[in-house]
Amino acid sequence: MTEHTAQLFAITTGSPEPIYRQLIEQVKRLAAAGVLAPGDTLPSVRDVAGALAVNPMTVSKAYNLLEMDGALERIRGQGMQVAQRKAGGRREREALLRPALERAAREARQLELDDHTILELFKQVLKEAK
Amino acid sequence: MTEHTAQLFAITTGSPEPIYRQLIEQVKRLAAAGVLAPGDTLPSVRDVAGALAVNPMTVSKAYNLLEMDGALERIRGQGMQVAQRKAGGRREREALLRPALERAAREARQLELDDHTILELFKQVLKEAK
Amino acid sequence: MTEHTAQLFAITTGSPEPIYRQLIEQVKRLAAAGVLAPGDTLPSVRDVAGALAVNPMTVSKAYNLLEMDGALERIRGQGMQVAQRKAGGRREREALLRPALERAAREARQLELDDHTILELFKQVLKEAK
Amino acid sequence: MTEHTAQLFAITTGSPEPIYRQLIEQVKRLAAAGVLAPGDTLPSVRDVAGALAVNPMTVSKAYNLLEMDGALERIRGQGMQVAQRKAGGRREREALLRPALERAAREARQLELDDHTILELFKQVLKEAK
DNA sequence: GTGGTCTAGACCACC
DNA sequence: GTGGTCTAGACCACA
Repeated sequence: MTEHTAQLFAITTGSPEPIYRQLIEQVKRLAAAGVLAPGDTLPSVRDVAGALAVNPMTVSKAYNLLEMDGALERIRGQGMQVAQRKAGGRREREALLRPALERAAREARQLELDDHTILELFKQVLKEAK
Repeated sequence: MTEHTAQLFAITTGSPEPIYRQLIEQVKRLAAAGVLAPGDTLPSVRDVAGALAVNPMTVSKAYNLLEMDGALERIRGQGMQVAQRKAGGRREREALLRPALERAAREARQLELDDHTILELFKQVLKEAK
Repeated sequence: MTEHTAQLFAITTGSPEPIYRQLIEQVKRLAAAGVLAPGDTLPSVRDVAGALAVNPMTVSKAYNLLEMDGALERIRGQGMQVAQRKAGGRREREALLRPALERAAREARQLELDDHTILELFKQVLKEAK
Repeated sequence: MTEHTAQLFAITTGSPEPIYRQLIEQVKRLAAAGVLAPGDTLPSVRDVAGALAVNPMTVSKAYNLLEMDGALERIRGQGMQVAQRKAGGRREREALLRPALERAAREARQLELDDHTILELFKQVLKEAK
């Protein structure tokens, strides 16, 4: 499971974005994409913490916030499961992506780049991330 | 000058991104876009602080870091100027935009959206930001 | 720890060199000399501030700049560590010393002192500083 | 005279050391070395300011402080002259050099370099500055 | 516990 | 006029 965990989550310690938040958003995206299906059990706090070499409290905080958010459900004695109710349609996935696109668009505008250039650059970046 | 300042910079106090950092990135983008040309004098720390209703030290910190970065030059007793050396070609502007695009691409991949959907969504966001 | 801190850093409040800069250069030299080894945790901002009787922000500024410089690494919630990457060989230490020597050489030239006199004087000063 | 001035003084605008202080110390060293002999007339404030592209008030401040220090004398209607009383023996020149050497020695000690290494490096630097 | 940010206000140095 | 530094003290985010 530990090995699986290491593949599932990836964090950047140097980033200004806090670790717990990186975890939260990854779980949300993976759930929306269906990689984490409703009913799936998540790796334990201890496993994730060990695999990522972070403080267990950090992982716990992420799980707690995800539970409050309704994305996860705590099953007594069995850890956390992906909530049933989450369907994750295309609409929702697009909504999750929007903020990042909006930020990019805002910055592109301030840089006074034309739409063609922006889109070409994005296509290239997308290809690299394949 | 105050009016000019208010037009030049805009901050979001509620944002998690610190004010000084918002200022830094705006100056960089404006310089790269040519709105701030090499040799231009920036509004004084006090003017910006007054116009944005923030503490002068906050603005000073931004200017200071921009100087270290090489984007600005301090002219003793005369304020800050946009550095001469910055050409700000298309290459540089694209480089400044890349991180935001890469983030969007990474998130899109985790959401398992196909390229066509992603690009259409981006085009729409770009149009809204026009 | 406080006692350790007091030994580690020493500042001169009367000096024209700002406190935060005195701290920066001391950390750099101590790291280059190996007194501060890679991975060592530095005393906390509050401890240093308390021991030197300066404002925490002053110490924080020094640590912050050292982090940007790559000399220190911030471990979230655990303070600052001496960066791993710094080897600090003789080469680097000599490079850190060079500016001071160049300044002395430049001034000596303007004073039109001959090399022998300069070197003898330097030897004497070195002995006094032993 | 302007050309002569440009050769006589040299400033570094990027340096943290204020311009007026750079000028003061250069005059002192040049006077101690005999390059500026007692009775010599210094280039006018206007000439120096023009040649170095600095504010005339900055040059004026340097000259004023040098006059207060006794290094220069103001001759009505004729500008500043190097003071008569200054002899500038070897002792004095060494005293002027000492601070720079002491600083270098202090830094060298903190870098834990051995005397041989330090002296060899200094010899090399001296040769380069010839 | 850690560092980061910001404020309000003072004082200084430089030009 | 300009920016730089420092203080005292508050509040926040992270681990």
